[in-house]
Amino acid sequence: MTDGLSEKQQGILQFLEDFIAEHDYPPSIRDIQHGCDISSTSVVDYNLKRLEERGFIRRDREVSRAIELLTPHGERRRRTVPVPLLGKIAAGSPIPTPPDTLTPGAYDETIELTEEQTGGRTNIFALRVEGTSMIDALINDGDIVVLEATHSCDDGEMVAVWLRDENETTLKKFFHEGERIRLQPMNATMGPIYTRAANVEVQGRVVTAIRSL
Amino acid sequence: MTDGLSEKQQGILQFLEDFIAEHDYPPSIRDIQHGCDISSTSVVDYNLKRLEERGFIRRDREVSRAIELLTPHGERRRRTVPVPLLGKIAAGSPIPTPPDTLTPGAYDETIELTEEQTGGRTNIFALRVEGTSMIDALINDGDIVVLEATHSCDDGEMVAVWLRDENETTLKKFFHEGERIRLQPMNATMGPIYTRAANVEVQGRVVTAIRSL
DNA sequence: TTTCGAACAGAACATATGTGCCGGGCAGGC
DNA sequence: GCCTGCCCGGCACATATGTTCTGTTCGAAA
Repeated sequence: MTDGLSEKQQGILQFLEDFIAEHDYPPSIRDIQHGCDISSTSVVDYNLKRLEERGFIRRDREVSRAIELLTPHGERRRRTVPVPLLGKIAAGSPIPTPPDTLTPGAYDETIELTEEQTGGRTNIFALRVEGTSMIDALINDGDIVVLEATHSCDDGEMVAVWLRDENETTLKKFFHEGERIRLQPMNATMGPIYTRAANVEVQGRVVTAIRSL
Repeated sequence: MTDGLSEKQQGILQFLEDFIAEHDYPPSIRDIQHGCDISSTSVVDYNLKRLEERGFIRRDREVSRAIELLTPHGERRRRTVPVPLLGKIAAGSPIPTPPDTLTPGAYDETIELTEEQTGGRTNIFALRVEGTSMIDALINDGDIVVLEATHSCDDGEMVAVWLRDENETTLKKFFHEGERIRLQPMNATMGPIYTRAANVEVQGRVVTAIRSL
């Protein structure tokens, strides 16, 4: 458990973690000093240098509070990006959701996702799935699907489409079939929807699914 | 799009976002000044006060670089927690994974998850699923499952169990049946495994599943 | 026109904060 | 003992950095 770190260094590391979790900005040398009951700033500086040598943190010299916590593998920790949760989407019996006007404040809930999960995309939103119409695509009632906002898609992609006439949004697999569009629920017990191309507007393509048990 | 914010204020907000993403610590007033081509620190201060009034940021007075970015709803943004990715788990034909020695450095990969996804739990690890033996539980080949390290579980829970005799770990639903344990794959085409209680050691309970498309 | 407040410029000021220097205790090797 | 390197205490110092004060500009309202 020691990792070759002194007790004091482990304490500092823990303090960094806690301080950043609480304040969202790094502590100053003197914050660490008092937080870890260390008697001198030079001792803190000394140990920070050791931690930096071993790749636990990264520091920018001459800059206040310029301490970055690194992961156990020396990579930078990532912040999260707020993703608007635009509402529920019940593919079984579709309910309306707002179109892709992604202006801040147009929604009333956000979830936090890592950049790993958004793939670095910025035009991202999330929906909570109601119902089991996508069950064969391994998406269940209560799951959260993350979508990339787009107006076009290829056949077979799982997309959120807005049906103009019905004024509702639904989650389906998308297929061009001549003049028509086939919207295929991923549930063997449910039949596809056929409609005019002019009636469907693609709102987003599913990129990630998350389920909490 | 204006949100009642001046162009300069939006610029500052964007700069904060970018600076923090790059450095992992907040900028100083003068960093903002130069980054946004603003002529005076007092102008930055003035606009930061406006942003704070409107709930876009939070500041600690008298402390350098003490600027927190808030979500569009005024909540604090969360950092991520590094979760060790202990390896692949192929429930179809189980492969060994290391036991629950969660000492840093005992694994060689981590993923970043939000506290929403870990539920605030700290004894957390992740596995990448290989194979389709959990397909009926909506967990597919390539999915990542997040587990809470535990040695006990209730009937019906989805757990990672280590089979001592076979020296392998597998992902199954867990059932006590008298003297024996039944480990049920979540795939209708696969039969359950029966074994002595002494042969199974529960390593973790699945709490979240994540799939990237 | 005058008034007034929002937004901005520029500079001085106070303090927050990282760094360097000097010295001391302490264990290990010769 | 004596030296050497590691770790720590204490403190001064330079500067990084937030705050504040005094004006200025500009546009809308009276």
